[in-house]
Amino acid sequence: MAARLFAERGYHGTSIGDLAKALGVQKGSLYAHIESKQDLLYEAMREGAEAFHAALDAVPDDLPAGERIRLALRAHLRVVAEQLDVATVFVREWRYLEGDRAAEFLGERRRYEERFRALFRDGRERGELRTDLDDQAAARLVLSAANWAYTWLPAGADTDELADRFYAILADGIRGYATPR
Amino acid sequence: MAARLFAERGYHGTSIGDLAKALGVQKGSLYAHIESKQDLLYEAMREGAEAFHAALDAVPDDLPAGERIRLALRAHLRVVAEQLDVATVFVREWRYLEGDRAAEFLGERRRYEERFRALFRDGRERGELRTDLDDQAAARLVLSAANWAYTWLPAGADTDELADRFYAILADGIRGYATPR
DNA sequence: GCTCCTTACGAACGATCGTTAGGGTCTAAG
DNA sequence: CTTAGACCCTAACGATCGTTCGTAAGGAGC
Repeated sequence: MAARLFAERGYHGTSIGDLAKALGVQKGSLYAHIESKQDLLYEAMREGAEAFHAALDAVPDDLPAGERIRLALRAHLRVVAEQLDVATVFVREWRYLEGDRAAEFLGERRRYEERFRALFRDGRERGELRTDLDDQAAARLVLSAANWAYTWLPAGADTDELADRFYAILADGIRGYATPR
Repeated sequence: MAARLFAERGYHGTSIGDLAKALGVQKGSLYAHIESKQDLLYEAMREGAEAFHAALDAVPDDLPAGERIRLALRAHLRVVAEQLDVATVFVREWRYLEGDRAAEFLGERRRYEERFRALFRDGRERGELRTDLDDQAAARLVLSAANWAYTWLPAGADTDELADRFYAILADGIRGYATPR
């Protein structure tokens, strides 16, 4: 609930009064449920982290590397589209977390990126991907594209199809003379 | 000057008092130079737009499509690294522009994205890139990666090398059996 | 029936917000 | 010397911020 407003107007752009009004309640009443505004931001971040990790968990690990990457991309984009609010907080508003919670977020993000990178590394090591692949750069390329999607994703877009389009480009490159599928 | 603080703490997270202190001045004194806080955000956005467009202007148009894309990626990443403040405002803080200025930004971004997309479309139409290339998706993939870079770019990173790494992945794909270079 | 806990209210708190006003100091042109 | 304008000061403005307070209604468990 709070995540929606944070995503819309930003953390500092959303007042406790705004949140209370959205809930149909006086602003003082909110403090029966939270200790501070920061708590709401923290909860939204945690929700986002959980959603992204859960989506990645659902990718089977007995598939070829390419397929796993395609499915991971689908999973990530689906979270962005279906849980846009918490996803937005996770990718953009986390910066306003204070104290240990900011560090906790960074750890969470690092862990997620590492899981993503492993998809590429494993694929390379098993010989399913190019042997000279820069897996760090590849993971960042994909994750960046997926993270940025929320800025232009139209509501109700088919994210699976979009993920497949990205993957098609990524798999064979933009140059001609495509390798056989 | 203001862009730095906006990039660091966000627009709403930066007070006029903060800006004044950074300039070694009382906050009331700022209003001899600006009409409102919004003006500072607007100026930073305009600076960012100009920097990105100027960087793209410097890409020669008598090169093969692949080279132009590689250079455009270099140019974009260089702006992000060397003018991180205005670049950050352009990609993230623009949302707090009010009234016509928000619309003006959207037009500016659209124009920039269109210029980027044209690189891919032209390359495809001239037969220098895959004939089945989805130029819209490709442009978004590249621009997203470039835009997101500011979140993890280490200070003093070699952005040209990074751009080339991205391009290498993009050109030939991640799969094995690379096309001959 | 009594007590406890949750939830909510309305009012108020001190702090900080963006902005304005009035007055002062300096510099450069007339 | 005078004047105009640029620049900065201090002080204050009304508004809004996040948070706290005392109180009260309602339900659950004894």
